[in-house]
Amino acid sequence: MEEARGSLEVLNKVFDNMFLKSSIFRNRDALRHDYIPNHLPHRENEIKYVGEVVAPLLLHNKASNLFIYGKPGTGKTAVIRFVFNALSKKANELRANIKCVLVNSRLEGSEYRILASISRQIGLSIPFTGLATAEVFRRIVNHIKANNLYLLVALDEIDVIVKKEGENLLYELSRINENFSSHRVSFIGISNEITFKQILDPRILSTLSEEELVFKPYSSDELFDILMERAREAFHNGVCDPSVIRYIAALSASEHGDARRALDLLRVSAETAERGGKREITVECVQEALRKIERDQVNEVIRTLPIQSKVLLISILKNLRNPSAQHTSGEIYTEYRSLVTNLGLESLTDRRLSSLLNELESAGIISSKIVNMGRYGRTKKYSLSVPQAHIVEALKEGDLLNGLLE
DNA sequence: CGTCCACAGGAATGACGGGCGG
DNA sequence: CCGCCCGTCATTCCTGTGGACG
Repeated sequence: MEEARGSLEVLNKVFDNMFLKSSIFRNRDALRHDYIPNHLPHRENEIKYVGEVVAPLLLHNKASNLFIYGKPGTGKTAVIRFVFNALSKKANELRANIKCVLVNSRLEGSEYRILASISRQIGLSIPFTGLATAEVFRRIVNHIKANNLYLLVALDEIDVIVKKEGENLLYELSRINENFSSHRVSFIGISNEITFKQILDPRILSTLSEEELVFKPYSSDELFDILMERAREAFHNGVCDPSVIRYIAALSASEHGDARRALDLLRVSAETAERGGKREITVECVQEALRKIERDQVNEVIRTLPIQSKVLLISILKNLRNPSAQHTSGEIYTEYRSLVTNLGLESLTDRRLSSLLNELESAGIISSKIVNMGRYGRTKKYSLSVPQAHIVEALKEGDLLNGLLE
């Protein structure tokens, strides 16, 4: 009882703290990546270009389809969000019947779910399973007809879904206007890979890519401007010295030029300072934040891994600790099998393990390279791409796998 | 110069949860 | 309610392959 009251007091204090003024943050949301600032530094030209492409929609005329290329964190999605916001607002004023829809193909994961997401955003609810993809497509067409809609659809990270499931969806979408007597649907395709153009059917490319726009990575100076602008909104005066922003900008530019990750780093640095009871963000906060971001990423990925993948990951760790091992697929499969029977779990096939290894690799936990040993076959060799201690720590967290790592 | 290893990875298959029309 | 169709995920089957060895 005594203890319970103590816990309650602690909890109440945590809740009360939410209402206290932070000594660091003025507006925490300004650093989230779905936050749309009213100014996007160094993307004025891109915004203007996209604006010019979509503007005819306001008169219910045909807008050219647009394809956008650029590395992660170069502002592609931010620019689209920005333009969509403004376009929707203007469309309301003008009583134009325009709907703007943004779908992340990678997050949706399949053609069906992409279509379902588009449906939902135009106010048409679709069951999450059970229907044929073609049926969802048909319902969207009917909904557009019935409500006399004009649609602007942005397909983010479209390269991912095409690689996974082929060009079927893009082909169908590129012909969707044949269902209407006038032009109703325009597209903006967004791809992280410039080379995407080369794998796409030229017929699809020519309809979907009437206009083209490439986003270059931000330089250190540009990142500085972006961070400064957001910092002004996010922090109280004097909390964040420009020299610290300069440091984050330089670090991010040399590593990836990714504005989203730079903003994350700034936010986590600020949180670090706040937790440490400091009144301003220091370079040490940034360095600690760097470590924390990596740790958290690894932790999050591993924590949510299915049990079989965790066992597989332990097999890899064990194999890597064995000094005489070659770290090949075969060795890891063998290690896995002995481990999995000990645990009383069902053993997966090598083929399945190979897929799981690929998933671990694309999650950034491990990396592999194909190795030819001639007479002795052809395999992959694996290594960790994050510190081993982070993985061990994440695996141990409240799990039944304790003790397996000797 | 052909063989053959040790796998990779594409394609087919099965199991399952779910919607639809009748 | 039934029989049918669908997408999704895990599994199985099977073909393909770069290059050291003999």
